[in-house]
Amino acid sequence: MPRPSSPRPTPETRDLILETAGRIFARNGFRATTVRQITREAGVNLAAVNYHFRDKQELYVRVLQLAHQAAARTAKADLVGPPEKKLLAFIHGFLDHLFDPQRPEWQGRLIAREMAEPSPALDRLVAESILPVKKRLSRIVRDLLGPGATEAQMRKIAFSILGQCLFYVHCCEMTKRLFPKGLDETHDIAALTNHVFHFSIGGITAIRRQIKSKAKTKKKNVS
Amino acid sequence: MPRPSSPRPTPETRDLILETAGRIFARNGFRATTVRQITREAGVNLAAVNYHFRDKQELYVRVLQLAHQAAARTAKADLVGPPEKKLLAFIHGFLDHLFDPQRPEWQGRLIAREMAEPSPALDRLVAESILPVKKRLSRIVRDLLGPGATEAQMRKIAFSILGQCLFYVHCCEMTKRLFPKGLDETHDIAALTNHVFHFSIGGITAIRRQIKSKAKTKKKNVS
DNA sequence: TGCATTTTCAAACATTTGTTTGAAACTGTT
DNA sequence: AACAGTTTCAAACAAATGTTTGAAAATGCA
Repeated sequence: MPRPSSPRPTPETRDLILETAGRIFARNGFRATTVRQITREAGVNLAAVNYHFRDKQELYVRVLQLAHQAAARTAKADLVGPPEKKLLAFIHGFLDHLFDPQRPEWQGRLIAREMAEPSPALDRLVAESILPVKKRLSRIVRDLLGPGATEAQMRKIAFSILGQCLFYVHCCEMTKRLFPKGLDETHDIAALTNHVFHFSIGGITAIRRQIKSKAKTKKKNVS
Repeated sequence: MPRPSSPRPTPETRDLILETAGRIFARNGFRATTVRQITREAGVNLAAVNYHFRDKQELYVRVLQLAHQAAARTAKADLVGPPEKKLLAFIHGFLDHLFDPQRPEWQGRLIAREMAEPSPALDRLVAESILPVKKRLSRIVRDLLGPGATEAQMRKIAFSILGQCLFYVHCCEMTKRLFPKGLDETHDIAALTNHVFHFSIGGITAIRRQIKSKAKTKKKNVS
């Protein structure tokens, strides 16, 4: 029995490993990250990973779980008021969580990477963490679009909104190279929120208008 | 001198390795892909990689280059006519290239992965392949927005458009898990193009209106 | 055919990797 | 102080990986 039964004995090195591993996993991916790299950077012994966690894979799952629950925590964002306000709150909360300088910066990147290079842990991540977010957004979009919209239309709109936000996570290495100078505005969450919100509201209104006109012509054809 | 000086001697296994490696690299990433895996799946000898290419890294660069030039080839899309039409053509060409079932399916994913897990090859990829695309889109957005827009505004709009398209590449593993059933519409390029176009046009008009109203209030304040 | 060049092949090599081990150091409790 | 439980540590191990090697096979050309 290697682990103590008391609630919190001395989880010093354990947390150290989690934090360090998360940072490196997010930067280099699972396979490219070596246990020696983690332990060296954390200043702990090589065997510590296998002692506190069963193996490297288990450590990775724990790190991902940590990022999940941190993500879920910030996703409350009381949703009251008109749907426009809800959308603004959603976008702000989403971007804020992705780029929150308070929370460890690697968590957003790690989840982004997990999507590009799916591991067995992705299934749980989707079910526990992403699905509720998707549901919240779907509800908002439905309220904004009105009853005439199809499921596929709503889905595409939700994807358009998420895609705009995630771009800054997925492609940050590319944008860094595209604009070698400064480009600090990518982390100006207020400005980003404002842009994505207005762009999306504009897009939604356009599509709502499209739906209405289509319904009208259909009615006209029927009559 | 291992390599022949004649233009195209017998590049049978060489091309076989390139194709197989591209597929596996796109699926598993650079580090997670082993030379043995490539050669086994390609049905060639283990040493073939080091013979035809210097080493694994060189093979990876060649594979990336192949994906680049295939990407660049499809990016001509004569841009004439009103800017709306140009935008439609751009979006269609972009999505079409990302999901072209004709071209090897791994090329889009490979470039997407390269952004999430940047390797030394990313710098060349950005300069040679991505920058021209970004310039074309910027020009279109500028024409659509009019003179009053700032550089930052144009950039964010371009990112919004690219983000919408790239979402389906970056997050396809997630969407697959979010919607276990069918969801074949994600590869219906015509429908996708139509959606992204209308959503973006709506977003752009909204922001253009925002710019105009801001300019008006500013003028009012000045006078 | 004869010969040089190019390509393939099996085997081995040097490193790196994740993991294990057993002893030492540390901690809290009696 | 004595002891059991917990944690750290250096060393080593087994497996996997990228690469090299030298000989054999294939190929192209006179």
